[in-house]
Amino acid sequence: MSTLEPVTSIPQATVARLPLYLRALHQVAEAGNPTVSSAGLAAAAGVNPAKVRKDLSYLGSYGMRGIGYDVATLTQQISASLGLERGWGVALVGVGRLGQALTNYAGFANRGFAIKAVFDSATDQVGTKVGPLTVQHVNELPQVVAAQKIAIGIIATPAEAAQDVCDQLIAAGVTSILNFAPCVLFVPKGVDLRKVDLAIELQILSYHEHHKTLPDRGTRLAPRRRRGSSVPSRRTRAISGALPTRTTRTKAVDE
Amino acid sequence: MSTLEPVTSIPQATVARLPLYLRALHQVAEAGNPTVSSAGLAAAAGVNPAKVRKDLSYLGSYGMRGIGYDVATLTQQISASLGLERGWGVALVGVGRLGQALTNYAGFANRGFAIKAVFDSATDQVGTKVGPLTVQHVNELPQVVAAQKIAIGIIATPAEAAQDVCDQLIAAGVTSILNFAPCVLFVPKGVDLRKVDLAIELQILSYHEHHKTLPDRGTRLAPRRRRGSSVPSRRTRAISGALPTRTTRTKAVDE
DNA sequence: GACTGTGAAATCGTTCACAGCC
DNA sequence: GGCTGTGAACGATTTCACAGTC
Repeated sequence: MSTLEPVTSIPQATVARLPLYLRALHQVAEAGNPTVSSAGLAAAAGVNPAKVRKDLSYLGSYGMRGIGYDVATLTQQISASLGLERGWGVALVGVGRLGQALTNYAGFANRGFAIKAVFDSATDQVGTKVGPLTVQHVNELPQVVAAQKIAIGIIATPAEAAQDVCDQLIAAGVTSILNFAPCVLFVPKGVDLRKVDLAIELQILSYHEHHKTLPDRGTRLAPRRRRGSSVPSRRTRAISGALPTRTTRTKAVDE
Repeated sequence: MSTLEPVTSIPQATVARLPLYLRALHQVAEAGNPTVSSAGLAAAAGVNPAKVRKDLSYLGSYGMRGIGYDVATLTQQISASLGLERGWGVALVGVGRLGQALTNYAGFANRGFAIKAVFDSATDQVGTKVGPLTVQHVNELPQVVAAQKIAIGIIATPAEAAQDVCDQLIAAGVTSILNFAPCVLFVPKGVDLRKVDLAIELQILSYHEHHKTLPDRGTRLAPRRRRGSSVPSRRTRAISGALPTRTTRTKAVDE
């Protein structure tokens, strides 16, 4: 494993961007470049170069002044930091349409996540196949999670069932959960929870769209002043402000 | 320094939480309560009460001291702020498994989003049905978007196709885009872009999971110190913290 | 007494700007 | 000259704490 890493705790915001850099690095690697500058990575990841440098410096990074970063080294450093090289087993509960789509999502597998088992509580679902996996009843969770050493669970059930399923996952030994059900879940300390709410994203878009066509009244968009620095492009950022991102995607053109 | 800006706008972080409150309010309403306190809402939304109050104060909201917020009024205030009551038409491109799941996702419809048309470029998909909708060829985008006054697009294609589709959506007149493809997209000014990357969320969990099993070292995550008020507890919220955020892009570079 | 609204403080995150290395 | 690493400035967000209202 990675030996002497300066584990001075990486800021959350940076952690959330590491997967982005990883994706960008794959792109760069495919283009055949052995090294990449912070500006190059920034362009590929859609962030600003200073941020890239600061983020990478938290990893105790290996950039070379005058040159940039070695693509292979950096890729492996970030992977190590994220804990991706050890390959995680994942259990998914709820094989509705979303659950099925997630089970077959290629982006998981090629980042080191293997969906090892899928569950549902509907007896008419149990026994059917989703991809190569046979749907099992949620009651089987404890055995399967233990047997396969699964640490991560994905909840893709309706909101009503989610807390129950969540509790069962935790009881079975899962310690990280990704929730797609549109509800708040409570978990004990030591369990990590993240959520993706599809409708929330649309509502945020709605806000901006609404205020785009409403130039005045009530809450208005403040005109933004962009500083000089970069941005020679013809396409530029949307809306305004800075750019971090909390919930999002991965993967690039690799494979 | 900035000039004199009419900063009456709601902070991004707050906008991102409004949908959460909306969801919480529906829960509260269902429980039959006519009013709710900031603490009650906070518990239902999984955030802290002070944040709720601050957020709601940006709406110029009408809470009642000693009482709390009127559920119906607040619901309608937030909906109005988000622009939800006007009902948005949405076009979705890419009817793979994810696209199909999204098309049928109930959470959209009951927040005022109607998927009006679905598109794909695969000719063997065109003409098939997804729910009540017939898949159309992407070439039809301009006509359909114009005819149905669609302002929001969802991209659920593979990464390779996403920028192209994005450009076509914009050319057709769409001004807000939600991207599920695992890649960075560039959009012109005035177009709002948000993204959801399923695998990125898993990688963030991986980071925490990884560092959970490697505790040691003095420099650990500071155990968060809660002062007073908080959620019921025993179960506390996990990592969580903030939510999704902005989306942006700069620079156009490689293709 | 219960609860909101909000300045002010604390914290977190981003960007600048420049010294130092290749 | 090109580029990283990072202190320091800045900006945004969260939280505190309390005055004010019902």
